[in-house]
Amino acid sequence: MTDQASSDIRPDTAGARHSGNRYGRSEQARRAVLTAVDDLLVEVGFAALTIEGIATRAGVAKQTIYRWWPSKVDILLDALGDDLAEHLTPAEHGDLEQDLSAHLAAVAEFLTESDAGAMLRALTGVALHDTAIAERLRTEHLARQRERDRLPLRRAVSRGELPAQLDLDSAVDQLLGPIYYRVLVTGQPVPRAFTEDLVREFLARHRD
Amino acid sequence: MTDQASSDIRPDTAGARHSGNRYGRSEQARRAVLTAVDDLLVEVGFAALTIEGIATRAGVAKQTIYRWWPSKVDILLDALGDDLAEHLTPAEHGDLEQDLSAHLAAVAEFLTESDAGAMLRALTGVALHDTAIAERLRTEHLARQRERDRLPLRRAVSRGELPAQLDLDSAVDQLLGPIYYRVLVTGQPVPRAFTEDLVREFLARHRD
DNA sequence: TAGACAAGACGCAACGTTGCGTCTACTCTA
DNA sequence: TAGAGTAGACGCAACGTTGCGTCTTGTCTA
Repeated sequence: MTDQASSDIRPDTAGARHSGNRYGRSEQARRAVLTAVDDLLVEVGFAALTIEGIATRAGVAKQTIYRWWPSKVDILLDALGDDLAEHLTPAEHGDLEQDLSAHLAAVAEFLTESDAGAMLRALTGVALHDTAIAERLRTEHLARQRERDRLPLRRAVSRGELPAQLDLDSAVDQLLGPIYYRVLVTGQPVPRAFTEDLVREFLARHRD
Repeated sequence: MTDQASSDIRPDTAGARHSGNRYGRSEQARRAVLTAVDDLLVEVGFAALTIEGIATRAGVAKQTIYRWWPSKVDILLDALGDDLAEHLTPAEHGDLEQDLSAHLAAVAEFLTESDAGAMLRALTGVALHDTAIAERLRTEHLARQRERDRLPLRRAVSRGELPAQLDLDSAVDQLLGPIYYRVLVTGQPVPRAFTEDLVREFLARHRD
């Protein structure tokens, strides 16, 4: 068993470890696989994504993939990585309207434009076919994202900009639900005007 | 059941509606397949759903399936049939609040409880992996459903209960988006209180 | 301290399994 | 008799596993 796997932290760049290390897996191979998945998902789509294709693209043996990832979905979950936190951590402007406007626009753009958004959409699709995957997606990624989504509201409450008894859960659903709905179900675009509208109406009804 | 006369005409038990074939296909086999898909999807889930399994369960030869359905997804699209129209056609109470309350609750229950809802969730998952399927799902089912979703609002506008310049599209997204979001993404339950809340807040901000 | 050794990651290649979609052979029925 | 039905073999593709040989690197010992 690899003893450096005690946490998710992997040694990178620091040491010049290109390939096999007695106790560690090859960071190079790992990066190659995750990059390949990322690229291929956008290029060929999830339906045409195969482990063999990933291996070929990554220049890695299929067995190397199976050594470290139990399944294709695990690669995707891994590849999603910290992208959610990176793209979707709400900034703080000290003003609810600005915070929400920026965050909702970021969510919309992330979902519709970014590679990581494509990854999340694909994983959501898998989750709809497999409750175990759904559970993993939620615990490994979405739960923390939901906390981030709450953040601007929580801050506004503590600033007194929103009533203390506001149901943050419902509020998040009302703000983000329509965006996800468009992206995942209707396939309509999510222009800035749409998210602005959501923010404006939300504020009109909740702001003191 | 399905007797919508698209390009997909089949002989009904009584009538002699033939499109190209002199002799009609077996309605019994067709029903058996659609029922089998419906049952199996709930029993084993989409991930474990196979054509061979469907054929066995239906007591039908695999070839019979391939003769009439190009792919597994086509069976699902077919099996969804008119379930949307049947479950999700908004009733008319002459009062917007009642109409919306009933409709949103119906949508929530359909999505989370019914077999047809499981079918729609599964198809949504497939759609997230294949844009061609997404397009078909939308044109063959969702477009008409969206019209139905608009209906209560349209009626309220003509009654003068809502302003004429209301953007029906956004309104539908705001009302249904949070429900779909919960069902498809977060997996949270969608209790009556949740939908009532959506209706109440929607009315508070739009009613004259 | 050099060289042998051990541990294990890696690539290559072949394998058995599964499900798909096609095909043949035959039966049934209007 | 044509067309729809059943039964099931077939080839294909991808999956996931396995054996084998190579390479790298830490450790042990002469």
